[in-house]
Amino acid sequence: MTATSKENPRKTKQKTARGRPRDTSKNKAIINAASRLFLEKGFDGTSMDDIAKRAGVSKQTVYSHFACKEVLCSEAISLAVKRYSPDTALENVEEHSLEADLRAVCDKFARLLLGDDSVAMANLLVTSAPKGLEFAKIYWNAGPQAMHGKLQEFLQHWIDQGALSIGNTSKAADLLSTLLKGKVHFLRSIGLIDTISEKQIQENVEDTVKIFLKLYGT
Amino acid sequence: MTATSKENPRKTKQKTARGRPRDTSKNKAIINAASRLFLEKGFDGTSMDDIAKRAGVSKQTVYSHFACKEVLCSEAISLAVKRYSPDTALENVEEHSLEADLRAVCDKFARLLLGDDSVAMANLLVTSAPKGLEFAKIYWNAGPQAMHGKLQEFLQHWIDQGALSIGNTSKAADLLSTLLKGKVHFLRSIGLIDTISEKQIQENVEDTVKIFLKLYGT
DNA sequence: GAATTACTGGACTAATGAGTCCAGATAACC
DNA sequence: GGTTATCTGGACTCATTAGTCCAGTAATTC
Repeated sequence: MTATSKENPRKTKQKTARGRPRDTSKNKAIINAASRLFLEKGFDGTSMDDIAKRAGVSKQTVYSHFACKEVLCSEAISLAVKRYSPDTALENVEEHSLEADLRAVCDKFARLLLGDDSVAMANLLVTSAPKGLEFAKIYWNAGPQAMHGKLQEFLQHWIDQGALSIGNTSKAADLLSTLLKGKVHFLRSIGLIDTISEKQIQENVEDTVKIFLKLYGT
Repeated sequence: MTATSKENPRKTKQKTARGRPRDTSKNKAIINAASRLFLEKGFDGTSMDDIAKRAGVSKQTVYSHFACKEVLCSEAISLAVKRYSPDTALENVEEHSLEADLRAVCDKFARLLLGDDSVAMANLLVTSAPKGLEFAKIYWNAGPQAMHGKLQEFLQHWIDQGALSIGNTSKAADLLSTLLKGKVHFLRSIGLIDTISEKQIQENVEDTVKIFLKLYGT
């Protein structure tokens, strides 16, 4: 059973709603609790009772808002991804120089990629890979894919300025992500380190910028 | 409870073994079955009954050889890592030229890093990160750490030859691993692609060699 | 007030899975 | 043969958990 095969119950609202209306604040509380718990403990490690309790709501209410665990997880992932959308990533880049701007962008994305929630999300997806291809798609499109687009935009700008010489911008953007994640992302994933330090992030950014400019700078 | 806190039962053998001796072939069968199942279905997804059945052995026998699931998994991981130890990775590198040899080494390691079992192992470790810090250590030391050493050796050779100019060989070796894994390793991990094609591997190798030589070649 | 729908809390079902127990068989040692 | 320890297969306990059911109560429309 895939996450999409079961819809949110009573999704289609009648024109004139009869009876007591759904409490939207409870709906939010449930998704929020689910989002935190799934990221914290993974899909299997989180029980519906836990979620109900954390949301301060009865279990029946959870099932009244969400058909099953998979659907709830799916929505929780959507929420978490939205919280981390890189919409603002390129906004206050102030176009000083290629190197300064590249560093600013890398810094922003490194913090996104290496943040606790980001790693937790990756782990959640790995854990649920068998049962949740849908989960991964939601994440990939709203997260890394969106970020990839922003990076390409950024690179194109400096290519047009003649400061970068790149054959394949898509690949170059991928390279940036790969370099920023580096080795620490994986180490954190498997629990060999339990926090990615500020220093480590800065080091990754510096290395990435240096490598990237050496490869593609004009 | 950590994996090391419970020892293999009856580990210490008396000088004169009394009674029926343990069947070592069954022991191997159990570890083998466990190794395949844990990699295939993860820690939680694999039941002790499954393992017993696949090993063609009774459940009691499993518990007679291994104290608990964690211990068995730990041994299964050790075995799997041994199967993939990169001992032979540098053997038939024939010292033609830096580029040819680097390509050969990268090819070998790429196949190691991106192979089905390697990705499955990474996923297993991610899944069991909370309960099994020990698992990750076993893996890291015998796998990536060993590989890292080999890579450094290799690089040092060509530094000595004057063909490479590298400030920090450890970091350079890390970079090689990171580049070889690239984006596909993660994509495969979260189930967005279900096999890493031959073509994809070769592309990763080519890109890595090109980038690496541009960065460090003299 | 009547009908309708939502929320609660707790009991309930059904499945799964780790680990134990036991009776009988088997293989080694003395 | 007697002793000791392993192996088998199946029954068993115990805990967890997804999902359901229900009786009572709260909110909203008509």
